[in-house]
Amino acid sequence: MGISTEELKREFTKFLKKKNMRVTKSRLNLIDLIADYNKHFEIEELVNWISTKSDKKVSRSTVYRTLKLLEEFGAIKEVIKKNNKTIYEFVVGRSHHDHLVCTECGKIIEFVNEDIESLQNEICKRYNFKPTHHRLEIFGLCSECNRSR
Amino acid sequence: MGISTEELKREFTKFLKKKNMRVTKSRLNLIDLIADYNKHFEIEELVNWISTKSDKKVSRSTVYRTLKLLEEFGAIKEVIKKNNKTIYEFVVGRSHHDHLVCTECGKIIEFVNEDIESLQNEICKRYNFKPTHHRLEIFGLCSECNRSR
DNA sequence: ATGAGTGCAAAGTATTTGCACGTAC
DNA sequence: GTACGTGCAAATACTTTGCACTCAT
Repeated sequence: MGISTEELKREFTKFLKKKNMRVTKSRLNLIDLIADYNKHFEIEELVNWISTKSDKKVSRSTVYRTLKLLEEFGAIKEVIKKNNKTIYEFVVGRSHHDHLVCTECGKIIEFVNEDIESLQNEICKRYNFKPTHHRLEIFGLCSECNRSR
Repeated sequence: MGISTEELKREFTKFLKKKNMRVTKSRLNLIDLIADYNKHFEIEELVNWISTKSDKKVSRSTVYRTLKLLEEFGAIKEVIKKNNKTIYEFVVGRSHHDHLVCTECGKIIEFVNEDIESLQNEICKRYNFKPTHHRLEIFGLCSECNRSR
């Protein structure tokens, strides 16, 4: 299923070269760091975690700048917007899915539904709209939080 | 279809009383202001627009505070998150719909699709998840912007 | 060697909050 | 009269940017 981090770095290197951008340590390190981190992450959380690591430090500005590149490259995706925070997800080698977000405990549940995907495509065709990406967030209470109410 | 602004204010008054909150001029004025404004709005945009009006002024802080109440009440909804900005929509009396968002010109196209809604409900049942609201944003190029590429 | 990338601190945005004053009840 | 709500300005949170230095090419 998923490709290895090393393969991913090689692909990202190609991507950077194609754009005439430099293949720097920070850029490649960030891939390792994100791969080591949780699947879903908030930027500040990631920045703080990185600052505790002794090797592979990447500064806040470079994290912000490189995340944009990684999003364009397709390795990560903005999946949830909650309380003015962005939650990204490492998406490489994973098929598209959407999210249930518990507003009580913050739990994120992923789900795949091909029917929703194809309905979206139909709608885009109807409006002659050329989709680049989408985000479906269903907010509510997960089973545990609902039970303890 | 839609209910009148006056009816809405009466309902909001009930809502406030039920919460033991005061029915103030600012709170009711904001309803008039939002009803007069575009269906979709960004907060800062609304605040600036309000500041140009001679009657019915509402301060930035009160706008922010009251929008939360109106969202809880169900008159408005956060429908789009783009570039760290929140786009709200006046939803009273309108049936649920989702959005196509042009990343080039900012145009917002609304669409209704019952099938997507019911698929979402199925998914929630499967995960024993109790949904409160959801947001489906499809980003891409509208027909005009796509043509001029 | 040279210009793109980095890290830092400062500046920008969007949003929240503390507090003195006003107002609904 | 007594909180609660408002408006202001200050604070906070997230993100971007200017600039001097570093490093990939």
